[in-house]
Amino acid sequence: MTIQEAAQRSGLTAHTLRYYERIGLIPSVGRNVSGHRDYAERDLEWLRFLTKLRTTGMPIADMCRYADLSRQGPHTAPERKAMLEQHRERVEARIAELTQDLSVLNHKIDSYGGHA
Amino acid sequence: MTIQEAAQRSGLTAHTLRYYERIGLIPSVGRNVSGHRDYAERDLEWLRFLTKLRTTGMPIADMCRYADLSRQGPHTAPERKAMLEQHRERVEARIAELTQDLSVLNHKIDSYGGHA
DNA sequence: ATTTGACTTGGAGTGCACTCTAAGGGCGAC
DNA sequence: GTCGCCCTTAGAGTGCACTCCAAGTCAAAT
Repeated sequence: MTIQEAAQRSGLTAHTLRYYERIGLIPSVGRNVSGHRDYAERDLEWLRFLTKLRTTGMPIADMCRYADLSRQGPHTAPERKAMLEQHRERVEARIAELTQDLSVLNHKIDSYGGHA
Repeated sequence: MTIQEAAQRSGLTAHTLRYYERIGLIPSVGRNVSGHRDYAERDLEWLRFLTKLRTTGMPIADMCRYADLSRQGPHTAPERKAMLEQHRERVEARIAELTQDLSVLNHKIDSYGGHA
């Protein structure tokens, strides 16, 4: 599929897709005869996974590290798993923090009284 | 209290405190005879509230708007309350998103199998 | 045949939220 | 009294993650 289709289906922009490829986040996107990018289904899957990492706050540098490990082969699986486990902890901590802050916010809203 | 004490107790840096004051986020911090900032307890409370807004992802520009409304007096209470309610919705949405993403992350971690 | 439009690249620019620097002032300890 | 340290200001610099631009290529439509 074209970069525009991939952009639409991944929720990223074509600009961002090129940027991600340039910094090594996306391995080997194919090119068609004209030299244009031709995304495959598994590129889309990878992109969707990357997007999850991003929206949960993983820094680009860490994602690059993860992508690099993936390219190196199956023997890096333990390190990749460890990265994800560490990231999971951060996400859990973030959810806990937000949940706490939410209750503070609710108290503050309550303190404004019942009027509109 | 001095800017260093206020920094320590608020979790921000002295640099950031000066920056916040400069952009109008902190109203009227007192000065002592030497012209040094002298923070009061209520400055600390305000700072802690600001910090909650920041850590929950409110943009600085919105916080400035909120601070500006506060300075304008009690008649802006409804608008301030509305801002907080809107922000609450965003925080709730963010928690929901993170919770969903967390389960994706968990599936991915599981797919790495039980080995270390 | 030429126009249109999407694509390619490397590199420059943007927005946000700090973060630091330079130049100078004032106070307590020795 | 002078040294060292923390403070002041305006303004410049940083890091992150995009986001856009310029110059050029190519295929399809008119």
